[in-house]
This record gives sequence, structure tokens and C-alpha cells, in this order.
Amino acid sequence: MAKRPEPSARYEGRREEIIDRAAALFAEKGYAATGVTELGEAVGLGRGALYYYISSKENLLVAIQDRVLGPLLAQAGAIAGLDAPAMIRLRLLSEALLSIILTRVDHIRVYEHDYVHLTGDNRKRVLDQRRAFEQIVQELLEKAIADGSLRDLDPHLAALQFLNLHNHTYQWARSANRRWSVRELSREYCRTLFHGMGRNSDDLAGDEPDVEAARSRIPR
Amino acid sequence: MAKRPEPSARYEGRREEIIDRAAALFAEKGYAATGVTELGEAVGLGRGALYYYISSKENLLVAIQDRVLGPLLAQAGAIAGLDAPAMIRLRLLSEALLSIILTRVDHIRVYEHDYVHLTGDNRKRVLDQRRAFEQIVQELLEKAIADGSLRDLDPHLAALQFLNLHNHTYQWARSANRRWSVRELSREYCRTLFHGMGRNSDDLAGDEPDVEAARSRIPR
Amino acid sequence: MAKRPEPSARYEGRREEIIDRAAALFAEKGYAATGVTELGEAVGLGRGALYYYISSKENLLVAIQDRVLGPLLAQAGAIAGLDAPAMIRLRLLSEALLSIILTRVDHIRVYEHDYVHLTGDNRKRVLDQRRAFEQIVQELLEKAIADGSLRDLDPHLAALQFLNLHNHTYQWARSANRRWSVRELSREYCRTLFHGMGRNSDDLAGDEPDVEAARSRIPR
Amino acid sequence: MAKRPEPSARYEGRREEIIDRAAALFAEKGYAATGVTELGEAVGLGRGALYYYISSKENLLVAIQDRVLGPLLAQAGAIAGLDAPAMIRLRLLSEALLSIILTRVDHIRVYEHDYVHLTGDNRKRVLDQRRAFEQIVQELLEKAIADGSLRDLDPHLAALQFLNLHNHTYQWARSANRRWSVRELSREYCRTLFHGMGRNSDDLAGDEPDVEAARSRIPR
DNA sequence: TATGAATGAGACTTCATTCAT
DNA sequence: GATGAATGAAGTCTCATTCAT
Repeated sequence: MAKRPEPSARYEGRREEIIDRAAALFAEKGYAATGVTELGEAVGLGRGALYYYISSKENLLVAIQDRVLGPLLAQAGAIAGLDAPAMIRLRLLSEALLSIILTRVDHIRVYEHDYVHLTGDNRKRVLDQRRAFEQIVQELLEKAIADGSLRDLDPHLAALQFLNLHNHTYQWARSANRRWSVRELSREYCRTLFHGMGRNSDDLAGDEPDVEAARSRIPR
Repeated sequence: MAKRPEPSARYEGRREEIIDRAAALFAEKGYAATGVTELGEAVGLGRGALYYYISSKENLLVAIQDRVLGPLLAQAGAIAGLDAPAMIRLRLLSEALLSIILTRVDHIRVYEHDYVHLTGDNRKRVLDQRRAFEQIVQELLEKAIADGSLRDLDPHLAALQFLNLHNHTYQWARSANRRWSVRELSREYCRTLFHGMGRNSDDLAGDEPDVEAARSRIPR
Repeated sequence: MAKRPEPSARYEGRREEIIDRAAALFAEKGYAATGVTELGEAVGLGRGALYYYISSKENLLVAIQDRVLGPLLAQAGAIAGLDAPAMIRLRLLSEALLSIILTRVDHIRVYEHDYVHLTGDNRKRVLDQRRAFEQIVQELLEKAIADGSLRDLDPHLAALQFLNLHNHTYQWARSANRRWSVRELSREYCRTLFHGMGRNSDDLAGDEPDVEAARSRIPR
Repeated sequence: MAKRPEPSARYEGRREEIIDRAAALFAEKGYAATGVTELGEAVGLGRGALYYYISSKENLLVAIQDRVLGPLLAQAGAIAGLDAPAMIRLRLLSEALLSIILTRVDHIRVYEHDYVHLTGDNRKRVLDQRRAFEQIVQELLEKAIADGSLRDLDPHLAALQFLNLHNHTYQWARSANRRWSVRELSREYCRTLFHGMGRNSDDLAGDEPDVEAARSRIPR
């Protein structure tokens, strides 16, 4: 007699709820510092019952990472595949990324901080997916450079800036959400990046003498 | 007659060494997941002897935070006080910040991730110092906006972008250190930010129709 | 659906057993000198399992104090409320007190020695209850003085003597139990106290000259 | 070359001071719960230096016990050897005992509570001395019974009551000291004991019916 | 599905003591 | 006489997990 032939909707619903709660707790206190008992209390389940749903603590972490990486890769793939100029696709990619960051702040914080606690295959799989996403970003930037929309800069450096600007938003997300919509903020980020990495942005060489002079005057 | 007039150089030296090692371990596995036994082994000390130097685990975390915030605030204060154009001071501030990030990667990772584990006064003090630094950044950006060097954007949003771009570098620091010097990277960041937030960067409104069209074609 | 509606009889039974064992160990070696590992071994439980029942070491101390103070206050209250002469009620109170002392020697030793290790509210609550009991004793003695059964002495001093005589019995309880029944010993104590503090007990002033003379001859 | 041929007066003075401080700390928190570091701080000495004076923690406990038992046995011996009626000698013994209790409250508390932490020979020696003192008390009581000053009661029971009444005073000593002098309190105790155990103190048999009746009415 | 009980390792911290200097 | 440094055991408590019921 097979056990759990297909996980009932009830089971799945309860499990989703638990993952939600786990993401909130992990985000608040960190994965390592959050107890499984604590989680049990938060969802109103004893430890035994909890394990029926989660099978292990690390498993929860995997689920949270998947909830970020799944949609992210799906959307990034869809956007990259569009028949549209690279700059337009980058705009859409920015929106997609920022949308996930701002609507799932808890998940993102866990995603950014706690992947180090994954072990073995889990870790490898998640890191591969991370890199895959970053690759998509970099490839679109390469296209934008190739078609002349951006100046001729190291595409890796370009990707790094794109990702820094977006990803670090999770540290301010609560207040950011209060002030700006995803589209507004994304457009602002892109405005900075596209002009900053655009053809008309010179390399600040003209300031160098002044910078050097000021630098020498910094009291230590 | 005085009790421990100044904690002998030998003591201080050993303590610094331990904090170094702690920063490395905390960066790698997270503060909460790093055991004090583990740290003892890494530094060749039994638990008893270790506590002679550290007095508590949280104390180590405080020391690491101080090593970041101390220099950061000192340098930021010195730079902000210079008699030089805001844009020049922002360049120097960028350099100072990035220098700390790239030379103390471990510390920065702990600084970014683990301040949540501080308790009571320690927590308050560190958060206050963080805000003080961010305030300095924002004020310089306000001056740059006021003197027309940057376009008229929300200074808080400007500071957020400045900090995102720099701070998130810790996630790639190892490879970044191999490719670029601090000055190179800082100049590249500033180039992006200054032009991206400069007077000639329009708001991408012209792309909106194309963006909208492409967005509607994303398969879900 | 309710969480732990009443902690199963099995749980309570095991817990009572653990408290018993703890009282024995604390009495023998002192609360502070008794390890929780030691207690675990004495009761055949690992540290983890033990904490499932006790939640904290101080908690055990509280339970032991309650086992003394609960019955003590209940019986003292019932006796004080009786419609009977003060001297009769004092006899019954003596019996009740001595009965608890002699049947729960371990508990009493812990009660007398280790309340200093209680912290915060636990401490306050226990001390309040102690004082409440002593108050009942003193009030009955006041009544006995008022109705002329005892001579007119300071009721506080009377209570002090009553309590000294009874409470200190724990130091000899093991051998006392072998020789006398509770009723016998209680009656002996009351005989001493009632006659000693009775109307016919003069103040020994007649002996003073002899005492003074002998005192001066003590070699030092 | 002999080390420390005779402990200098300076050494002895410092050591006495340390024992004083130790008695105070042990009385307050208990022997087991008082750290040797704590003691060092209280007397302004590092751990190393402290051990120069105390040689071990248990040694301190021995010293404290000796400070109680030494004078106690010396005085009790001297008093017992006097050529005076037993009752007079008991009065003086009461005074001597109470004097030590009330002037060295800290020491007595340690004496009463912490002898259990003595090990090996230390323990044996202290317990022997305790019993020796109690023996002196009992023998004097036997004499008082023999000469007809006290009624014919079990001398062990008499000694038990004598000691209970006096020894337990340490639990209230602070407030007792504020209200009564040693002589006053001693005389009061003796008044109680001598009349209570005197020839005219009947055995309360007359009250038995009333006691029995009241006992049956105690609500449970 | 869920509970209650248990495990055993490991968490952080303090202990009394020693000894070279 | 005293310090600073170290040891190793033991302190209390929490951990993730399992399994019979």
C-alpha cells in the first residue's frame, strides 16, 4: 500500500503555509538561529507533526531558495527569449528581479544570507541556478554593448553593477516599498545604469587632479 | 598597583589574532552556526583560555563591527570635512568605503549579515553608527544636487543607489580583488553613478511604449 | 485540538518523581553543587529528556519550595480559622509544621538553605509566602497572650522561639524520626514553649548574682 | 632554605582579611555558588595572588569552620569546667553560644549550611568537633536533670531543644541584633527552656481531648 | 495526521587550579 | 608577592531529529 500516492491539496496547502512562516522567521533571526521548535509554535504544530510536513530543516531552506530561483529563472528565460532590443529586455529583467525582491523580502533575505547552510547537492544545485541567472544578465548586457546601446565596458563588470544595484535593495526593502512602486524603482535603477554605462559617460579622468589634491589633504 | 593598567601588548596581539580568525569563520559559516569550540580549535586554544581573551561570543561580534565602523566613520568624517567640491568628496568617500570592503571582506560579510545577532545596547550602538554613516553619504549627495552636479533627484534614493552599488560588492569581492584595484573599481562605480544621476540622464520615458509592448508578450 | 489540555498523568508522574529525586540530591549536596547531569543520571534520563520535564533547574527549586509552602499555608490557614482556643490551635499548628518537617526532610533542608538561589519573581513569591506563614504563627501567639494563656512577652520574640524550636529540627530529623513520632515530639516542644512562656515562668533574675560571679571566673 | 619559616604578620593579616571577605560572600550566596574569581575581586587580588594566601577554596571553608568551632569549644570547655551549678553553667553556655552566633552571623550561616562541602579528613574533623560541642551541652543538661533542676526528660531531647532554639537564630540574626542584646536574648531563651523543662511543667495531657476534638474539625 | 517522549550531540560559559615569569 | 596565561572538566541549556503510539 503506497504511502501518500499524491500529496493531498490539504497537505500541500499546509506545507506552503509552513514555508511562508519559515521564511519570515529565517529572515528575522537567520536560518541557524531559528529553532525548529520555534517554527512549530509559530504554525501551531508539535515537533512530530511538523516533521511530517518538512522532513528536515534544510529541506525548508531548499524550498525557500526554489521559490526565489524558480520564478526568477522562468521569467528571466522568458524575457531573454523575447524578440526585442537588449535594452528593452534589460528593463523587463530589472522589473522582474526587483518585483521578486520587493514582494518576497523575507525569501530574498534568506536567499542572500543562508545559502551557505545548504550542503551537498542542494548547495551545488542552488549555486548553479544562481550563476545561470547571472549569466542571463551578463549576456543581455553583452548584447547591449554589441549593439552600441552601452559603451564598451567589461560585461562582467556591467553585470556586477546591475546585480549590486538591484540585489542589495533587500536591505531597505521595507521602507522602499512604502515609497516607490516596483516600476518606479526599476526605472530609476535603469536610468542610472543605462546613462551611467551609456556612450556619453566619460571616465572622470578630468577630475583626477582635483581628486588627487583632495586625497592628499585627508587628515589621518 | 593599578589593575591591568593597559592590557599587555601580548594580550592585545593575541586578541586581535582571535578576532581575525573569528571574522573569517563567521564570514564562512555565519555567526550563529560557528561554535566557540570551533574557533578555539582554529586558533589553538582551549575553551577556557579562549574566554580569557574574548569574554563572550557576542563581544567578538561587536569587535568585528567596530573594526568596520570605526575606520569607516573616521574616514567619512575626515572626508566630509574637506574643503572640496561635493563630487570630489563623493569620489573619495567611494574609495574609502570600497577600500574597507575589499580589504576586509570577511568583516564586511559579518557586518552585513550578523548585526541582527547583537542584543541590547550593542545592537543600538551599531545601528546608530550605521545610520550615521549613511547620513554622511546622503548629505554629500544633497550638496552635489544643490550645486547642480547631479540632477534633482530624491537624495534618499540617490544614497540608496550609492550604497547598494558599493556595499553589495562583498558578494563578489574575492573575484573582484583579482581583477580590479580599489581605485579602478571605485572610479567605475562613480562613473556609473555620476553620469547615471547626472543632469543629462533623461528618464527613459521614450522607451515606455516599447517596454510596454514587450512586457505584454512575455509568456507566463 | 487544545494544546496539552492537561499534561498527561504519565508526564506528571514522571515529573513528580524527578522532583523527589532532585530534593534528595539538593538536600545532600546543595542546590548549587548538584549538577543537572547528575540528576539526569539519578533518574535515568539524558540531559535532553530531563529538560523536557523540568524546563530549568531553578524551576525544580521552585517546585520544591511550593511543595513545602503549599501544604504549610493551606494547613496553617485551616487551623487558624478553627473555632478553638489559641493554645489548642497552636498545638495543631505545631503538629502540622513538624509533620511536614519530619516527613519531607529533604524538602525542608532545601527550603531552609537554598531559597537564596531563587531569582526575580520566584524569590519574591517564596519570601512572601514564608512571611505569611510566620505571620499566622505570630498572630496565634498574640491571641494566646491576650487571653492570658501566655505571659505578656513580645509576640515577635515568641514567634521566633516557636519557629526556631520547630524549624531547626531538620538538622536532626533522621535520628529524630527513629525515636519519636510527630505527635510526641510536637507535644514535647509545646510543653517546653507553653510552660516556658507561661504565666508562672519568672525571669531568672534571682540567678543573676550567681551567673555574674561564675562569668567572672571563666578562664580565657 | 626553608620557605616561609614563619608566616609574616603581614601575610597573616592579609589572610584573615580574605577569610572575612570569604565568609561574607559564602554567607550571601553559598559556598558552591561563590567563585574564587569573585572573591579575588572582592579583596582586590588576582587569582594567582589569591592562591598564595588561600592554597585552596576548601581551605577557606575549613578556616571559617575553625573560627566558629575553635572559640566555641574553648569557651564551652572552660564553662563546663567551672565549679558552679549546672543551671548556671548552662546560662553561661547559652550566652557564649549566642554571642558567637550574633557577632559572627556570616560565619555561622556558612557553618550551618556548607560543612557538607568539606571532604575527607576536613569533614571528619569538623563533624567530630560539632559532636563534641553538642556532647558538652547534653552533659550539662544531664547534670541539671540529676540535681533536680530540670524534670526527668530524655537528655538528648533536652539538648536538641537547647540547640534548636539557639542555633536557628542565625536565620533572623540581622533583625535580632537590632532589637536585643546577646544577654537579653540568651536570658529569654533560658527562661523558656528552664521553665519549659522545669519540674512544674506538666505534659499537657489535660488538653488532649480538646486538641483531639479540634483536630477532627480541620477542613482538608 | 499528530503527539509525546526521548536521544545525544553540541551550544555558550564558568569553574578551581597551576605555573612560568 | 603577584601577574597573566592556560587547562580541562564541568556548568546549564537547546538543538535537530526519530519513533512508538
